[in-house]
Amino acid sequence: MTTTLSELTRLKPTGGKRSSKREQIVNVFLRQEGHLSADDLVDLIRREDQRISRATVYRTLQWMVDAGIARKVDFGEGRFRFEHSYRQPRHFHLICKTCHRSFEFLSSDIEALVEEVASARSFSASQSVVQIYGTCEECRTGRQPSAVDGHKDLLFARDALRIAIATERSGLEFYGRAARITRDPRGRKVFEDLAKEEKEHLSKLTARYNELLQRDPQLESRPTFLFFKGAAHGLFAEGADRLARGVNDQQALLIGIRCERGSHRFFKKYGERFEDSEGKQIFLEFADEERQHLELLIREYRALVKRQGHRRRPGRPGSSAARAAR
Amino acid sequence: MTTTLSELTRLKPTGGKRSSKREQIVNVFLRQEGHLSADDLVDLIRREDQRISRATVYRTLQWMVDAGIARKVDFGEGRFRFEHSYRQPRHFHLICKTCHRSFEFLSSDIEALVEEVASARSFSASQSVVQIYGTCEECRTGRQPSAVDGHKDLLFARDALRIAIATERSGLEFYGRAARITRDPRGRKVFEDLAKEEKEHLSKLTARYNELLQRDPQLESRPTFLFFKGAAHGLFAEGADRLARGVNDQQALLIGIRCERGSHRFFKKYGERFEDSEGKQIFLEFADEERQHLELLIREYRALVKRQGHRRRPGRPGSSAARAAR
DNA sequence: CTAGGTGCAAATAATTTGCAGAGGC
DNA sequence: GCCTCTGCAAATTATTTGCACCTAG
Repeated sequence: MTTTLSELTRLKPTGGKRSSKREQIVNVFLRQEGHLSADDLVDLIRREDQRISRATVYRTLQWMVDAGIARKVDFGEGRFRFEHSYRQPRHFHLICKTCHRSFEFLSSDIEALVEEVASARSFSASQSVVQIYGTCEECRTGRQPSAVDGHKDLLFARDALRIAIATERSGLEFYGRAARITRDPRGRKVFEDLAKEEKEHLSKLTARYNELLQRDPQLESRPTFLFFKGAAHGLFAEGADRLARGVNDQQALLIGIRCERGSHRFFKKYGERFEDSEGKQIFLEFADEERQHLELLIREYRALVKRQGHRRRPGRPGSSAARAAR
Repeated sequence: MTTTLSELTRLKPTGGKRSSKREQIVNVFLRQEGHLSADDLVDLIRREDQRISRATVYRTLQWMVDAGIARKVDFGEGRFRFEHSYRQPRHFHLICKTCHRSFEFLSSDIEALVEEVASARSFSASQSVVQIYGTCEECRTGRQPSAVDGHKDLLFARDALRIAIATERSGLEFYGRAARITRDPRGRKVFEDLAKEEKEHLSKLTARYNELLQRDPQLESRPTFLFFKGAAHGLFAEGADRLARGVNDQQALLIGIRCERGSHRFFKKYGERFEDSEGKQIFLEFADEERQHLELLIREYRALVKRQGHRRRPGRPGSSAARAAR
């Protein structure tokens, strides 16, 4: 992923020459936001330079797409529009049929389902398009929307951090409770240590979140960009809930293992998608730590089973334990 | 929803004249399957009639779209394709970039998420497009696929029935178990009756499924068309699982209530989308019966709480019970 | 000097439209 | 006879291309 503008403009698809015209077009294009048609761009360019040909704009647009600077999107209008990919994660679109504006969002849950469908039909997917056509709030109610979209990389970071914070918060609660109900002192120590680590993660994430807020004071009021239910709902929160209903040490470990595995996947997946390099680093680092937690829990689980094996059988058949610990 | 071909061809958008040319074009179009471009259709028509103009085909295509006979789809090729909507539920597409064929599927889970996103952004959605671009199995491996797509209405019915059968099967198991563990004789009777009803549903659904198989002997081997995890996973199966872990009568009722509510919704939603009128009728009838079950369980639950209220408090705070029974 | 970049005009490609004639009710 | 359908050819729209010229490395 490219992160700076200068890097981007230096890119060439198959080797190319620097030229003032191309540079001029790219600059004007990158300065805009939203989805421009080729014609929109021609108009914009013409304001600064009369002697630019439509063909050059088309050629430059194609060049930008090849170089990964721009993405060609099709809103079914019979012509293409272009959006720059500079610090913009891939996303889906809500398209207003009335005002012809489009709004962006990302849904990991939809992405996951799309992947499932593709794999069920043995289709190797390279890209997917999700477009919701309809009427936007503004066009329906007539009043101004509360907040406009900001930079997508910031929104992505904001939402990913919110999810991460919720995850860590429930992780903290989970390990706290687990430590309290664990009778075995060695096991209790493990849970206490993990709780401490989750606490550290939590404060690091919160700090980062606040940094983002400083960059864009209105950030919190902007609409949700990243939709993702998988982490916040499915992980530690549910685990903590199950702890409350009463489990033995072994079951607590199994729940922890499942949670950490999900948590690790979450940080890895989202870390890779961050366009903001600092946020990316935090996420990837956490992904690694969560993996270590996971390994620790698995070791503990195995040790526990071994110790108990002499005395009594586990409550459930071995297969489920093996599955959880693989 | 129109169900017969004659009804369809009689449709007119804003009043129009019957004309042999239009009729001819519509007939040829409806005889095809897959996604035709305007040009494909012109070629097909020209085989029967040399004196048909491209403009007329375009005009007829537009007329069919307005009349709801055809749907205009955009695969980003720079031109539109058309598919007929006769006995074809709305669906999404997998598009092979190599052979340029497209395959259809439907995912309720994706649809639900799309609705959630739209509502979170206060966008009123009228339709949505989901397209997965990539390479199909045939193009990737070189060998022929095991089975080709059949009629979409049959596939929809097949998959909806499979889900319904799975749901009823786990419902049967759930009520059977619930009856076995319920101590209160009145409650036991309720569960036994419900188990009997689920058994009846099950045999009716299985019979219908077998009827479909007779219509298309290869039906079972065709790829999944309707993807839906909500019902089979989330409902009775999980409920039965929880019963196994031990619950009291009251909790069993609550689980039953949740399951029946989901089940009712499932039959209602899918019944409405059936293009096959017999299947539709079965589903809507079941939806109604499941609603009655739901009401019965709620009445039982309330009666039980009332009876117990004098003796002891329920295990969980009232709020969750009230929520489940509302 | 030379591979690309650029402008202009012409070409393409899908689709729409103006208009005059044809045909059903 | 009126109203709509139809064919034909021309128009429109978005995009691409051929070709001669220009310019940076």
